[in-house]
Amino acid sequence: MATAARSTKYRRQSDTDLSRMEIMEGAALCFEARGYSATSLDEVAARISSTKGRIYHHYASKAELFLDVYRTGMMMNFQAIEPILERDMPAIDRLKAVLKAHVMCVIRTKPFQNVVGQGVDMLRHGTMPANEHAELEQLAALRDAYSDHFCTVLEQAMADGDIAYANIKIALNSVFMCINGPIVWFTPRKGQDEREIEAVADECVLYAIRLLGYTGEMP
Amino acid sequence: MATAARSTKYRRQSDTDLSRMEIMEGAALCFEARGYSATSLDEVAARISSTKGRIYHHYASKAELFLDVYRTGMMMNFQAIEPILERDMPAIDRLKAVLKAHVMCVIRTKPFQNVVGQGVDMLRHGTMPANEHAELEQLAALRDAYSDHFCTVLEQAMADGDIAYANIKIALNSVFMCINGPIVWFTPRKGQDEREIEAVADECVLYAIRLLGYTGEMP
DNA sequence: TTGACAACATACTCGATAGTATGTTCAAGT
DNA sequence: ACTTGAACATACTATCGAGTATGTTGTCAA
Repeated sequence: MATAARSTKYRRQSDTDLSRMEIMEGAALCFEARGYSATSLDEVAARISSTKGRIYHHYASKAELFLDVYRTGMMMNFQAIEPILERDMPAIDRLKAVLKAHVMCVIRTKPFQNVVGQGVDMLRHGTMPANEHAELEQLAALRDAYSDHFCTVLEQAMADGDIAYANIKIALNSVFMCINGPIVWFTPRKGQDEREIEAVADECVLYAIRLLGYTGEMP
Repeated sequence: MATAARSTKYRRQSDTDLSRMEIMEGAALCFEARGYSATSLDEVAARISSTKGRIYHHYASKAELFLDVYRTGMMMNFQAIEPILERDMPAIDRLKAVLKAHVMCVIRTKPFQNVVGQGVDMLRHGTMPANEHAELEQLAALRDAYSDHFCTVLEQAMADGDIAYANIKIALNSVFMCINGPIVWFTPRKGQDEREIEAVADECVLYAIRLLGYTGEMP
């Protein structure tokens, strides 16, 4: 075998992760289209040309699958912005870069982000489909940590006098509504290349920082 | 009777409407909390201390109830903004007034607006729970007409040079995300009077028109 | 070669819920 | 007084889907 160097255990682990990822992608598409409770696991299975047995081999319940999609979506977001947060630059530039990275990420991973949105809603209304409190709190913490990243940058840029807002909670919520907008209204066109997607993202970022009172030019 | 002047038929009609409205309010609260497909009609009935029989006496199906809530929510929006659209004033002022009226309306009728949001999502994904195409197209037309109102004002204000946007579709979507934000993140506090709510709405409007490149002062 | 186990597929159970069929009450008209 | 029908409540059915139990296949290790 060409992959003789890798031990059996690791190859198996990799196979498992690949299978789970394929399941999650199918689930994300279904959840996005019909919502969590309206999607049956048979639909999810059919979408990946498989059966329910495969899903229950990897997940204990529908809720666990949902939570895994949620967590994966959040991780995608963290990976997109965290490298930027450590860069040494003026807060306003970091803000622009982080917003851009976020928008690009949500557009690229739209189905997952849609599930994240549903998950946040469920946390908000306390209607999460699961009993494990540990899981729920972990996910709530994830969301808060992500939000805090933006909060910090906002406050720095405010201190620098580059932006101005009245109530940071309302401002932050409005920014998130704005940059998460593509999750709801963006529809990928056929043959739409990276440039066009970047143009959409740039416009979203422009509106988001304008919203914060930024009047400077954009690169 | 004090209402002796009204004929029986009209009084009955009024009673019917009142009953349907009470059902819709319960349904809106349930749909908001758990989503359309996760809410059972027994829950809705329990919320208004009633039974499923009453709901099915007024509605042929769960989908019809949902659609009635959707339509009622849209009507509330129209009634909030249409008087303002006819006022004779600079487009930018009309824009401000319309945005403010919209935000106030969605805050006051939050559960209904949440259902409207779910309905729009369903229209978008083509997963509406109903067979009657006439109903669906009517609701889609309602949504488009409402959107067009804002579109017109935006273009006028743009022509006046008071605002500036690149792509009107993206700009309009961003504005809507912003002013519909309270539907998602606003949580009414105990003893929160009208003044405080207006303050929240004003801030949302401020961010929405800033987003459009407006740099003037707010009243 | 032969267990053994992972990775599924197939075939079932069972509870929840949309929808229906029927019973009850009460107000209005005659 | 009696009929009628609207406005419900109660009791039932039928379906759908989450979860389970079991069967099948291929792979690796000994």
